[in-house]
Amino acid sequence: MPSDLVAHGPSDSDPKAAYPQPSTARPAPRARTARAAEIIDAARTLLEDRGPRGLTMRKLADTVGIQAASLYKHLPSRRALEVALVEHGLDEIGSALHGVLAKSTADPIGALLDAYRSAGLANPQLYRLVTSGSFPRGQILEGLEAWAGEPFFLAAGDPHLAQALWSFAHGTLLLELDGRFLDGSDLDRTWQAGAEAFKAARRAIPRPSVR
Amino acid sequence: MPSDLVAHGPSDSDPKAAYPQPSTARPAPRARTARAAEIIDAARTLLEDRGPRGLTMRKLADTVGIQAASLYKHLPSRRALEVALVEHGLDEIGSALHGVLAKSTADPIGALLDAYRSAGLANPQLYRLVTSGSFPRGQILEGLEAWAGEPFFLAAGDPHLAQALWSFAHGTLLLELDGRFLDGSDLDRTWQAGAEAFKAARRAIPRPSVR
DNA sequence: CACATTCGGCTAACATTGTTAGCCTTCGGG
DNA sequence: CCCGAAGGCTAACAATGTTAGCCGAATGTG
Repeated sequence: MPSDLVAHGPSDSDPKAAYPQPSTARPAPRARTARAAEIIDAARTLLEDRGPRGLTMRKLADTVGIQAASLYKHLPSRRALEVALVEHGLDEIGSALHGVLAKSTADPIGALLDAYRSAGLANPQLYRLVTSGSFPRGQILEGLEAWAGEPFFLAAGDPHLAQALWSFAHGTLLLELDGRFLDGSDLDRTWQAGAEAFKAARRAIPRPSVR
Repeated sequence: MPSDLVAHGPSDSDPKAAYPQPSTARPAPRARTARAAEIIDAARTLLEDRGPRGLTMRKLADTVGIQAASLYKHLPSRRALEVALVEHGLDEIGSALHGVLAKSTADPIGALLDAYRSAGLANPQLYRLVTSGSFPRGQILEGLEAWAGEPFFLAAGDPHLAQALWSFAHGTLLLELDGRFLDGSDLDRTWQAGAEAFKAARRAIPRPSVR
């Protein structure tokens, strides 16, 4: 979840500014030729099935029935391919998070964490790609990160708590995906322990006057 | 922070078991020839200075004044080199965490988070190497992970909260290292927001009777 | 002392990676 | 009808990890 996944208010310099940010708009997806879209799709399944090391230009070309060099008629570089995949991932995660917040009103933080976890577990490799390492922020569709991360702000009600909440979700998900914890039964409770902590912290925050 | 970084009690099946685990021992470092140690050292500075892509067998051989193929007289593979670096990293982080817990008694969670953050910021690439992706757990020195992660259990007082706390620290540190947040001033407050949440949760946990 | 063995260096090579250059066919629009 | 672009191909390059095989020097051991 790159950069300002956690969109926050007009900044600390103006704490009086409206809190529940006017909903960021999801930027329109990039225009692509049919062939390019097909390639990106193939790359995605290849990544998810064979892992990151299974996604090579030659193997990708193979599954598309083409020569590796010919890929460059559709995409400028492997990096660009990754950027496309990252945009896919951001779009899906953002949709999931926004969707769940739109419904559930009782326990937004719990619901948000669940949705985040599910999205990551559904596409582990893609999640890793989206959130691993520092990538060129300039290449990503303008506004996509902010839109995808907005739900954390909405659920937390405070920019700093929002970032902390996202950090917790990100860290826990990565550790779960990487199998760094012990057994499976603990994991639900680990998520829950964090959720409880953040819910309590949320309650301690002074309600933003919705003037 | 591989596997059971967060060591916890004898498991949930026996909640009555002694809580403050008998302090895990730091396993003795692996025996190495002087030359191997020198190479690993060079690899480490190379990694930290030039980044992960700057650490290649040939460049490493160059800085040591040797031919790439000759490296294999000292190390079986690049993977083994990485494992050695991971052990270094675990050792350092674990030392930092244990050290800080040994002193400060007033605010263990805050002190622990500070120490974790400092350790990571001091050696970003090494931290990423240690904690990124799933690696063969069997290769790591027996007990090293558990020892390095023990402080989280000690500070949190509950295995699930400990894992959640570690998750938060890990996620926040990664996002900070990768520059995924916005500006610098926010970061202290992000860490603090999380710290407060976990401290409150810690207080809510029933004191383990130290019988 | 002579001899064998191991240690630690070397060069050459291989397969695999991303990527570029250059050629050729096909097909739609002036 | 021709021209140019789209989109395929082969050949090649540099850099990656890694292996095979050679060789000199040190280090015991009979």
